[in-house]
Amino acid sequence: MPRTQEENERIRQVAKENIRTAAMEIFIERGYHDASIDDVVKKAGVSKGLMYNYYRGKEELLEEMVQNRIEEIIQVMQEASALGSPSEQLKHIVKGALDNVKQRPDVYRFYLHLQTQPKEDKVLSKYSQILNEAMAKQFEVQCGMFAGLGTANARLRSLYFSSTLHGMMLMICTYPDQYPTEEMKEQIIQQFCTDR
Amino acid sequence: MPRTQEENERIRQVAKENIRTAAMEIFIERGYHDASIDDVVKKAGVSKGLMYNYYRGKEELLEEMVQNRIEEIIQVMQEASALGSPSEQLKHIVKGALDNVKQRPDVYRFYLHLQTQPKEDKVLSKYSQILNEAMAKQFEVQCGMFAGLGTANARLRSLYFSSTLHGMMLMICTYPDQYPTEEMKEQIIQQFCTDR
Amino acid sequence: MPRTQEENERIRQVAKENIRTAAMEIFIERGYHDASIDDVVKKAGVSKGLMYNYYRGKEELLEEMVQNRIEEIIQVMQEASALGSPSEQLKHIVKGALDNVKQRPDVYRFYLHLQTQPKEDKVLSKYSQILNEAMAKQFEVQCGMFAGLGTANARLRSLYFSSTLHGMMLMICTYPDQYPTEEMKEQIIQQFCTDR
Amino acid sequence: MPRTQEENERIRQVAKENIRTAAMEIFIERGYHDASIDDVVKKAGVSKGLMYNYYRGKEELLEEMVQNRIEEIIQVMQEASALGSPSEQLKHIVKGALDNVKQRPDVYRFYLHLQTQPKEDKVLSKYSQILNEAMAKQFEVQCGMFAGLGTANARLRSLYFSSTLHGMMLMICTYPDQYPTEEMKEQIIQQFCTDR
DNA sequence: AATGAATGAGTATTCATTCAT
DNA sequence: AATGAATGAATACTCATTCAT
Repeated sequence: MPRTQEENERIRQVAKENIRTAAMEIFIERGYHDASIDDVVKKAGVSKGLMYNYYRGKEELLEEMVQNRIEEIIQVMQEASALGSPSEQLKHIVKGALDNVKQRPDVYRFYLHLQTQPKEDKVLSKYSQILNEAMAKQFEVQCGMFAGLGTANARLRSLYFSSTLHGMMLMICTYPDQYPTEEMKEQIIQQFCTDR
Repeated sequence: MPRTQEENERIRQVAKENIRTAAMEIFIERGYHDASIDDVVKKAGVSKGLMYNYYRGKEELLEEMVQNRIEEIIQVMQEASALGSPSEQLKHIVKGALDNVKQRPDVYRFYLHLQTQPKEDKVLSKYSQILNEAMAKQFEVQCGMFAGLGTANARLRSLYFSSTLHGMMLMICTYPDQYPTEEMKEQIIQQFCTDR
Repeated sequence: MPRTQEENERIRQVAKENIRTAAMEIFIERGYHDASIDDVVKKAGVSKGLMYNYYRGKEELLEEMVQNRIEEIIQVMQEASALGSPSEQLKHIVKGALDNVKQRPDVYRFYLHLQTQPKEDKVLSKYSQILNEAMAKQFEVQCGMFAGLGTANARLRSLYFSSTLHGMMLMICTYPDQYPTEEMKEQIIQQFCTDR
Repeated sequence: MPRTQEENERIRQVAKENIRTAAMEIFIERGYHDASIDDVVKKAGVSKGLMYNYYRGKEELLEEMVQNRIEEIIQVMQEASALGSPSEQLKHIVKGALDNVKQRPDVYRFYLHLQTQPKEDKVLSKYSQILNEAMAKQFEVQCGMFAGLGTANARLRSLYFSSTLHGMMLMICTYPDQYPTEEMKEQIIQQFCTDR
C-alpha cells in the first residue's frame, strides 16, 4: 500500500531540508568551488542519487542559499519598516546587520565572498548579481527612512550610512574576536540614527 | 662572448615579470580557481615548462600578487607618514585607498575576494591571513595618526574610520559606476581628517 | 463480492499492455539506451514500482517488443502461405514488408538498429540474434515458394530476392519521403513474383 | 633543449593515430554508447589526459570515424569514375561495396547501426545524417553512370540497383559466414552492369 | 633556458533497480 | 496491487604538474 500524499510530502520536505542544511555548512566551510557533492551528501547522510532527486545540481543548492539570504535581508527591512520612527527603523537595521554578522561571521563571509566573485565567473557571478540587486532594492527603502528623518540629502546620507555599516560588517567577519562590535554599534547609531 | 651571467639574470627577470603580469591579469579576470595555467602561459607567451622553472606552481603566483599588494599598502602608509600633519596623513590614506579602488575596482575586488576566502580553504586562507596581518600592522600606524590628531579614544576612532573607509571601498567595487566616490571622499575626510 | 480472481487478472493484463505500449513508443523515439525508465512510466502513467512488478527490468520490455515483431513477421508469412499461387504469396510478402516500412519507418528503423547492434553488446546482441533467427526461419518458407514457382536455383533466387527486398526496406526508412516505394514495389514484383 | 617543431608534429600524429585506431576498435566492438573512454585509452596505452589533448571528447572520435568512412566511399566512387565504360564503373562499385563489407562485416555493421540511430538521439543522429548526405551525393554520380549505360529511366534504375546492393551489404553483415557473396555479386552485375 | 607531450587524481551527474510502506 | 523515496555504480571530462628532449 503506498504512502499517503501528505506522508510523502513530509518525507520530501525533511530530506530536502536536511540536504540544504548540509550543503550550507559545507559551502560555508569550504567555499562553493571547493565543496564536493560527495562531502555534502556524506554530511547529510544520504545518497548522491537522492540529492539529485531534489536538486538539479550543485548550482541549485547555491541558489537556495542565496534565496534564503535575500529573504533574511528582506525580513530585517520589513521588521524595520514596521517600527514607529525613522530613527528606530535605522537602529533596527544596524542591530539586525551587526548582530547577524557577529553571530555567524562565517556566513556573512560566505556571502561577501560570493558578492566579490570575479565578474567573468560563469556560475557564481549570476548569484553575486542577484544579491547585489536585492541589496540595491533595500537601499531604496533605507533612503526613505533618511528622508523621514529630515536629512537634507537623504540619498547621500543613506549611502554614507551604508558604507559605514557594510564596512563594519566586513571588519567583524574579518576579525570576529577582536572587533568591538558593541562600541561601534553605539557610534554608528549615534551618528546616523538620531533625529537632530 | 661571456657576460652571460648578468645577461642571463636579466633575461630571467624579464621572463618572470612577464609571467607574473599575465597571471595577475588572468587571476583578476577569472579568479584564482577558474584561472588555468594554460591561460596564463598562453597570455605570457611562454611554455608551461618555463613557467614551472620560475614558479613552484600556481600558488606561488598568487603569493607574488599578495606580496605586491602588501607593498602597495605599505607604500601608501609610508607616503602618508612622510607628510607633515596627522590630518594630511589621514587624507592621504583616504585618497590612496579610494582612488586605487576607483581606478581598478576589479583588482580590489580580487583581493577582497581573497580575504573572504573560507577559513578552511587549504590553499587560499593562508594568503587571506597574510593580507589581514599586513593590514593589521598598518592599522597600528593609523592609530598613531589619530593619537596625533588629539583624538580622545584614538584606537576606537581609528577603527571607526577604517570601518567607514573599507565600507566605501567595498561599495565602490560593487557599484563602480554608480557610487559617488568624490562626494563620499569629502564626507569621510570632513568627519575624520580634520583637527577640531 | 469475489470474482476478484478474473477481475485482477484483467487489470493486470491492461496495466501490462499499457506499459508495454508506452515503452515501445519511447524506445522507438529515443532508442533503447537513451530511453529512461522514468520516461516510460511517466508516459504509461504508472509508478516505477508497478513497472517492476510486471517486468523484470528494461530488458524484458525490449524482449516483448522483439516477440511482437517476430509475431508480425510470422503473421505476414502465414497470410502469404494461405494464398493460392506462389506468385501471389511472394507478392504478399513484398507488399507486407514495404507497406509496413512505409507506414512506420521509425519502427522498422528501430528493429534494424537493434539487428545491427555490435556483437559484443552484453544486452542487446541477444535480441538481434533472436530476430535474425526468426528471419532465417521465414527465409526457409520463402525458399519453398520460389521452388513452387519453378525457379531453377530456388535458394539463390530467394536470397537475391530477400537482398533486394531488405535493401528497399532500408532505403525507405532512410529516405522515407523521397523513396518511390510504389515504383520499386512494381519492379521487384515484376522481377521476382511472376511465373514465366 | 626543446624538440623541433617537426619532431613534435610527428609525435602528435603518431599519438593521434594511435588513439583513433584504438577508439575505432572499441567503438566497433562495443558500440558508441557502450564504449567508455577508459576502455579506449587503455587500449591505446595512453592517459585520459592525452586523449583529451588531441580530441575534444568522445564525440570527436566518432566524427573522425565518420569522416574516414565518407572518404572511403568517395574514393571508391572516384576509382569507379576513372574507369572507361559505365558498365566497368558500376562493376567497380559493386565489388568495392561487397568486398569491403565481406572483409570487415563488423565495420559496415557499425556504420549501418549509426545510420539507423533514432532521429531524436542528441549526439548520433547528426552523424547518421552526415553519412546519409554523403551517400546521397554519391548516388547522383551513380545515376550518371546508368544514364551513360543508355538506361531509359536512369534514376529509377539507379535506385533499384542501390536497393539491391545495400540489401546485399546488409545481409552479408548479418550472416557473414553464410551469405554467398560471390554468387550474389555475379547476379547483381549481370542484372545491372551490362550494356544490352 | 625552454618546450610541450604526457599524466592521473578529482568530480559532477545519470539512471536502472530496490524496498519500506 | 501500487507507490515513489532511496540507492550507488558507472563515466566523461578538467587541469595542475612532471619530465624527456
